[in-house]
Amino acid sequence: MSDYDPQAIEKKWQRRWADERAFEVTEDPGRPKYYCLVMFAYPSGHAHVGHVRNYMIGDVIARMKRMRGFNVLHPFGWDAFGLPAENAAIKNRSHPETWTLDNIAHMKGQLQRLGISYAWERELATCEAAYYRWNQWLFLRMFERGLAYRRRSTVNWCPDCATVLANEQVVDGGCWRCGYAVEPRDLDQWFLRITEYADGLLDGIGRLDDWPAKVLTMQRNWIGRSAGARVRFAVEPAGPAAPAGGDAGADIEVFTTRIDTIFGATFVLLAPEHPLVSRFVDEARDPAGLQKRVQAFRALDRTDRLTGAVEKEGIDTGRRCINPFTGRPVPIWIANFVLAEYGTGAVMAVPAHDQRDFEFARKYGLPVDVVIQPEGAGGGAPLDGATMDAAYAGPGVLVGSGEFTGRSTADAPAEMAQAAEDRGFGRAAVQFRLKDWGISRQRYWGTPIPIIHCGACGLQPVPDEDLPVELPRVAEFSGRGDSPLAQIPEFVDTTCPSCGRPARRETDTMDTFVDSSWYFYRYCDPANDERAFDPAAVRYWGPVDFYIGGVEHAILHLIYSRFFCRVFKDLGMVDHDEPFTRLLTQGMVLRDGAVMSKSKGNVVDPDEMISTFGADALRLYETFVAPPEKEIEWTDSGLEGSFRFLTRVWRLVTRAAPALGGAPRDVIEGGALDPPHRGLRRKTHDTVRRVSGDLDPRAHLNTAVSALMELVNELYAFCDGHGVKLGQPPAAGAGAEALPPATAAVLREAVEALVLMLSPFTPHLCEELWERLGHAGGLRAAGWPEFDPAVAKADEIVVPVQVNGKLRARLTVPADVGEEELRTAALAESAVQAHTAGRRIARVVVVRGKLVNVVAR
RNA sequence: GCGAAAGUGGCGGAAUUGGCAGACGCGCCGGAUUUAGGAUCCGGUGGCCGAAAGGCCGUGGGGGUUCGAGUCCCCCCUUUCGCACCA
Repeated sequence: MSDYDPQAIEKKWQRRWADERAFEVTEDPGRPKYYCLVMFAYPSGHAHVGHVRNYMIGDVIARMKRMRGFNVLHPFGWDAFGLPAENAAIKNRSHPETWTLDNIAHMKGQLQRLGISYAWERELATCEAAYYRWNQWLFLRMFERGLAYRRRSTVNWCPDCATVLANEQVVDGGCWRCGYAVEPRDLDQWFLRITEYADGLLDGIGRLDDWPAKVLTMQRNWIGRSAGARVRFAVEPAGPAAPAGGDAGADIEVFTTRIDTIFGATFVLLAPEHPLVSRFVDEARDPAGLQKRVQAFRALDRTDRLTGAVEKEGIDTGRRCINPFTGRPVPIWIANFVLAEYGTGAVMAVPAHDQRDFEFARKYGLPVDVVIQPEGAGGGAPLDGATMDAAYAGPGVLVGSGEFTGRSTADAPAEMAQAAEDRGFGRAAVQFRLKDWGISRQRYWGTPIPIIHCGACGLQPVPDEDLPVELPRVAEFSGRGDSPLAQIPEFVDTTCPSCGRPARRETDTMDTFVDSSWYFYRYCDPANDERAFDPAAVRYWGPVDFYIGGVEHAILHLIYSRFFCRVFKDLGMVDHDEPFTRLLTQGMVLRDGAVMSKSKGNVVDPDEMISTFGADALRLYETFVAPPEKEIEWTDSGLEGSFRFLTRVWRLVTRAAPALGGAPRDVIEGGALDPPHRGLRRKTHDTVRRVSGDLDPRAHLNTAVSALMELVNELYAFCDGHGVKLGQPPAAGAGAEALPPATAAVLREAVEALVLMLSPFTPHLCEELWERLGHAGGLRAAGWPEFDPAVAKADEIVVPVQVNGKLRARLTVPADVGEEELRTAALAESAVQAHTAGRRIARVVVVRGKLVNVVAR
């Protein structure tokens, strides 16, 4: 039986924190700041214990930092725009806003019952005009700078979601959200010029020391920088038989990372979508036949083409172009594996030194000219294009390469790119895999793009003073048609801000990743209605010191935010280079080996857990069960174990408390204590040392908790031996009112440290216990416990003694024992003598304070 | 296919610098208390041999460096993640 009643305690303290505005903060130049952030939530309806884990990690860090004297900003908000709200509205014949606000209200209640120390007064939701107007404002600044632009392009269209997706949102050829196969479509789209910052984003990765290496690698791959050269091949005129004659003015520009192999470029390959292809078709002897074959390439499944699932095939255009280095004509083919969207959509093919080109050449009987020979290839015969069975892509020496023959593959590229530039047909160039970010969405529930289309003046920005362009209230969602806003005349019809004539509003809305790319700045100054945020506020709070969220955002949100950070910096609104100093990607919570989801029916509802075991037990369990980065498998028995531990803590503190009052500290500070008392003090101080380091900087929440459990175990043993009865329900007036002063003082020190250090994990319980220990003002007034290294250090240690690396004895010796004494004591051990009998002692390794190893032969 | 990370009891995990492997928790076993159950407290719990003392083995597998390896090096296996025709 225990009288630990989490429901009552949690209610009491949650109310008190709210009444006292305990976690609200303002800028205070006199104190060091700490910005602790968890990724804001999509209001899907219900938080599950996976969300809870994310928020717990943040809360433990925030509460600990607060106790250590930091001015901690720990805000929360809602990523409230997006498709599910719209789909739900269509289904329920209601409005997305209704669904969204209801969900927010419910989830907020769930989070509040967990006692997370958020500065709720800074809460924001991206669907509020007060927020998204600054999306629009920023878009206009980017528009002015050419960073936001409109162009027709082939885009990723998800037929299921009926909208366009960014490249980052296409996973294995499918929609990142619904998995439906994505189709290409040609549409006029708005783009943000993230490629302008490609180099900066790449360079910045090198300075993100406190990010997981895995995320950095993913970002590096995504940006995909390739250094190489662009070279133009002049197209020969079509033959006299061709109807249109053709002209010699056309060039094919290729991008290559191996310009050093260009003397071996024996043909050129075009993507089926390359602009010259249609011209070659027109000028062909059999235009209809060629067209048909090209169409077959274009119709290939896009995913298969991108992932290499289709067999490499080509079409000979019958045309030729001049390799500018050799001066010789080479045939032009169209190949199904050449990508239109990368580089120039055309490549020079060097079959001797590129495996794909090699296979292609063998298949179609095209020449293979070796221009690189491996260096110092010992006994191996030189490569021969006629007989080789695979391309050689390694380093070596150039052969058959005119004036560059004899150069190494290390030196040649720079020289040859320079030569191309000098002769006017090429230049060194860098190519990125990263593409501009397409943000147009043909959906309703998002930020309207603040642009007006005028027949006379073209694209006109909405004047700043007319912001926000508010979403019109739509009565009913039918789900018909492409773009809901386009169907609302009151929204679409407007006048041109420049000439005043009738004009149309842009009806696309912004990708919701725009919303999430800067919300962490808005938290710094959430109520500002004159600007996105006051730069002074961000100068104080920014950058985010600790950011916690799922690894699934490694290349979406986390690259976009780094991009926006740079834009804001160029606008003079922030002065740091990177928005998130430290990143922790927390592991998912699984159940039955699978991610929790409504459709699988394996969701664990935090409210249910709270009502049985209390929020504190849930909080403790989720932080204790594994390191934060690892995924965990939910177990009910683990949660019960955490509850059991809290019950033990409750009993320990409430039953010991009456006996602890007024114990003078000096009894233990200078006084001579017997070994059990010294032992408990040592454990107390050592636990403070361990927990402090585990939490900050290591963020090893699980080992911090186990250290506290050890301390509790030790306290139970100590109480057992010193007349404090914890095991049994107290008889009337039981407890330990007559403890010796030293015992009371040592116990008090231990119990108080325990309550303080446990409080970031289980704040309600610890506030209550702290109060019952006679402290007013709450935990916030208390501060983080300090430890004395001299006390934390044992005065006696156990030193293992090995013989030939095997443990044979243990020595209990004073901690500061000398090397010579250790050696002598070890050799005197009977177990050591037994295992060295009849052998010569070759060496005795003594590591002071660690171990002795006797080497006997 | 390429790259990265990981592999430790029945389970989750610990071991901060190359120095007692298995902290802490779950589960299980035993004892106390109890009419009983539950709860609680105390103790035990890697495997094998042994009555015990003790011994041998043991961190995916194999080799190596070292007085000493979960930790460092090489090869292999498995799992997870990322990339996957990017010219």
